[in-house]
Amino acid sequence: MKIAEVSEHHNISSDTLRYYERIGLIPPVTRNESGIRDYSELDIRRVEFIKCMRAAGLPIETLIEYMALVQQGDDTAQDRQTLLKEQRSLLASRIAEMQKTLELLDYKISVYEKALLGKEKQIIQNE
Amino acid sequence: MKIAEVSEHHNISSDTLRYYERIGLIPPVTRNESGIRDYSELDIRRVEFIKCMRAAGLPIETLIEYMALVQQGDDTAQDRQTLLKEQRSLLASRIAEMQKTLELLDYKISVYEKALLGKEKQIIQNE
DNA sequence: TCTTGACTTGGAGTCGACTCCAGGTGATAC
DNA sequence: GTATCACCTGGAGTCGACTCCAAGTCAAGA
Repeated sequence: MKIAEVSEHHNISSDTLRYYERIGLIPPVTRNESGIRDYSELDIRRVEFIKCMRAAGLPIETLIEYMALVQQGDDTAQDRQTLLKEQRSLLASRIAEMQKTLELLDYKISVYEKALLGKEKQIIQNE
Repeated sequence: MKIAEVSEHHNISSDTLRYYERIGLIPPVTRNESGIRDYSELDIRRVEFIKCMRAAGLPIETLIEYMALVQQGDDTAQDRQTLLKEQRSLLASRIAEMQKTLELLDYKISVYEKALLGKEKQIIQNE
């Protein structure tokens, strides 16, 4: 799969895909004879994983570290698990915080709802 | 309340507080005779609100817009509610996305758990 | 054969959100 | 009275994460 297809399919710009590769977030993608990237199934799975993690706000630096451990082989399994656990816990707190904000928004929206209804009533009475 | 207290109390740097004011995110804070900021209860509530929204990832531009509507008075209630509803829905999707990532992390962590247990078992057997 | 179009590279530019800095003022402590 | 300290301002710098660009290569179609 060429870069344009991956880009379109997974909604990540080609620039970003190349960028991820050059900063070492994704290991070098397979190339065809003329040097053009040809993403393998594995390459694509990596891209999807990164995309998912980035969408959740995990920093690129951390992901580079994780991917590097993966490349280093089985001995790093413990380290990788530790890293994921840390990130899991950070993510859980972010979600909790956002959940609170969501509730506050809901509350504010409901307050406006009441205010707007009150206003409407007033208008009707004035007619 | 002086800026340093607000900063410490609410865990926002003085620089950020001044920054929020100069970009018009927070209306000008009350000053004492010598021109030093003296945050009122209302000022502080605004700061807390902004902090909460920012932590959930609402963009500053949007918050400026919202705060401007608030300053414009009651006529903007409908617009404000609309804006909040939009942001609420965006936030809800972000949370959902992050929730999925959390689940993926949990899954990965559990996979490592099994792998690590297997490894340990092997080591014990080899002893 | 020549053009088109998708790809390549390295490097520079952009954007959002701060964060830092230099130079200045004013109240308080010694 | 002068040193200290927290504050002030405008402007510049930083950081993370892209995003854009110029210049070049190559395969395929007219």
